[in-house]
Amino acid sequence: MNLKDLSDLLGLSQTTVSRALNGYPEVRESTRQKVMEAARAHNYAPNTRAKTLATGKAMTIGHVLPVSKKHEMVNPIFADFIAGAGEIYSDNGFDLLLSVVDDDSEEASYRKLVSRGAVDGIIVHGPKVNDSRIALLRELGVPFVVHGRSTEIEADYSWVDVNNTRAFQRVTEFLLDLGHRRIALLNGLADMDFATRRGAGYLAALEARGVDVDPALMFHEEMTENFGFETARKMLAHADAPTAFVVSSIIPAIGVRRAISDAGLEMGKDVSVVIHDDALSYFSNDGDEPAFTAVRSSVRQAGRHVAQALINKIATPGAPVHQEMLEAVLAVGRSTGQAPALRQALEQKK
Amino acid sequence: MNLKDLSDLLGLSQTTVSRALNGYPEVRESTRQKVMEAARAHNYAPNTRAKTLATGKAMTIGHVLPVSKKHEMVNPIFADFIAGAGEIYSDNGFDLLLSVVDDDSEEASYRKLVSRGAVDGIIVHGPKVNDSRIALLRELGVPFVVHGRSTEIEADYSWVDVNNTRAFQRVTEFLLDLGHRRIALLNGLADMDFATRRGAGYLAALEARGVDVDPALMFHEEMTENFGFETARKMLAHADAPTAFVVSSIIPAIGVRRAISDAGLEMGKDVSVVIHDDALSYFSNDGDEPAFTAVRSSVRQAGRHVAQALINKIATPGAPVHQEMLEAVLAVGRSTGQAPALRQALEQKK
DNA sequence: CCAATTTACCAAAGCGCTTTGAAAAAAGCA
DNA sequence: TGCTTTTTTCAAAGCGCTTTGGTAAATTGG
Repeated sequence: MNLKDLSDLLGLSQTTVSRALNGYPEVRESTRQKVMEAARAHNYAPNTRAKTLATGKAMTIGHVLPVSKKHEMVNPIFADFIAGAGEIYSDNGFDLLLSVVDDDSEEASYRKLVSRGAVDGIIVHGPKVNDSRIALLRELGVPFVVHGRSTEIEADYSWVDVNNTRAFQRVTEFLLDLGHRRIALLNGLADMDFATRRGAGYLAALEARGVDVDPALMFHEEMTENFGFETARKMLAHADAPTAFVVSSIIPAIGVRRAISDAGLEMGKDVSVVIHDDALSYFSNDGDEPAFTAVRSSVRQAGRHVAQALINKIATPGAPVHQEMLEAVLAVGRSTGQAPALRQALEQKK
Repeated sequence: MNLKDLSDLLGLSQTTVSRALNGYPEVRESTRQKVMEAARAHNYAPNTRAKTLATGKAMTIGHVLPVSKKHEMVNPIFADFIAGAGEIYSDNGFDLLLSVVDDDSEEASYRKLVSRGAVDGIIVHGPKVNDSRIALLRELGVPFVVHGRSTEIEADYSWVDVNNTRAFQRVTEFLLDLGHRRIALLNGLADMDFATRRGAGYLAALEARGVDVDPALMFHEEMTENFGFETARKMLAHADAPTAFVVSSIIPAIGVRRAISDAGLEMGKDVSVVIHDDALSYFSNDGDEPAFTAVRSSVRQAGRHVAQALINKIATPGAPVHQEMLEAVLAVGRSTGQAPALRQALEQKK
């Protein structure tokens, strides 16, 4: 069933039927009713490809999911982010085009997406420090919004980010207040922008309190459960083991918890752990007493904001850039406690 | 830059340029070279919407991600599956259209996807027992492949599934061999087809050994970490606690491990755990000695197979249905050991 | 050397929609 | 009633591509 069939059936021109369906005023209300009903009855929906060709709008947002064939890692926050963004797209009649590309051909993929006219806008995931994609997308002249930011990029561009620096400064301070001095940082890959900012927050907190920074306590890797486990296992075997861990995601933190428990120690007592919690739907870390003390910021919510920002940008091309900082909430859970040394000192006082 | 611009620039007709680009034989090789080069130099790529309109093929596969606004749960295997499928799409020039819909309007969403002509084929995720989508998609006449199967559906349709029944029978037998008799099952939601089959495998193993089935040991819920934790916590507090857990995914299993450890018990010694492992990229449970004993089947690999099957189906409409059973590999890890009662008996013998 | 092929290219139609510009029908007004 | 204005409808062009049905140029063969 296409427009011609439907209009023939109704004895109307394609013009009138199209207008009736699209809510134009120059069509009698009774005619519109008839058209709408016939469309529903025959399950008519305008052909997307024809419609977008005619209007020049793709009504589609592009997401590029870089997947390395080497380490096979898929960003675990991706699904939740997409779920949030997708809600907004559905509400606004946009489709979501997902491009899975090998990470070394990511740039070519953006280029093609645009030159093919497949999308009206693009969302940039996982920006790196000095990310080349920002310049590329500006050059291509396609609307885009970055989930996160890119340090060292001077140009104005739209982004929605969580205040990573502040969040990590806060959790580190929280640990310092509990008497911890040897605090390990399990961070994301060093070239990721968020990791840089989180590292900066961690360092800022230590420096503000005059605590020496030990580079041997800072780790940058892909945030798998195994990274958390192996790193914590090695650290805890050390004579000079850290008493606390700051972990960039709940996933490696689960590995850290496993290592702590394997070492016969108790999390929240012998060793403290704080995390950044993206509020992944299948790892709820909330309630009265969350398992992990965390700075929490819902990635699904971020998805909604980023999507809405991009849709607005597409609707009003001249608008100023959208830059939005989300603050993470610090929620204290069962994974943190006074540093053992501090506790011993306090107990001796009694 | 569109086809007209490019052909004007080359002094050729649109026909010739189009043919040169699409590899048709009726164009001189030297001409083709010139055209290819000019296309590359000017970054020309044919407009997707015009091309698909002209050819009548959308070159797009639809995926529907149902997201409930109630429980906010996003299927964690989705990202890995998509990564696998996306590789195949990229290799074959297909786009991936992802539709995020509220779960009560999922059917309408499929209808619209097809009547809009937005996709050439659809992949069905998470089939339920007697899933109505299969009849719907047949009625709509759109090629589709199901990731999983749907019990009670008689009709022939294409699917790629893992042998869930066999896998769960094997792990249950494995536990029985270790002397376990009270074995809890933490399964997915009861209406999910895979959960039914896994439950059947579990029951078959118990019945084959004449072990009584205790319905109080069987749980059906969404597979969150918290489900695993809470269920195991309650169970382990019981006088008649199970000595082993069969868990449908690594995510609730992590919760089970947490509960075991909180109860001051040791996994693999006091309590055994076996899981179904989808080989999620950020939870590697492999190596010489995986954390969990598991029946493993890569969901990313499944994504590849499903995608390839659908592409083949689209290419050759008359072809018979594709039905492919993947077998899960049983890999023994550190989470299982002899049942405490059995161990005690053996120790007394010494 | 000329007719019959083959090769290399082109003009125009068509994919299914939106939208412009025009016309017919209805309504308003004197 | 006859003329103007408003309302309602329509025919046709155009979005950027592919593809059909050609024609002119080059090649072949007798």
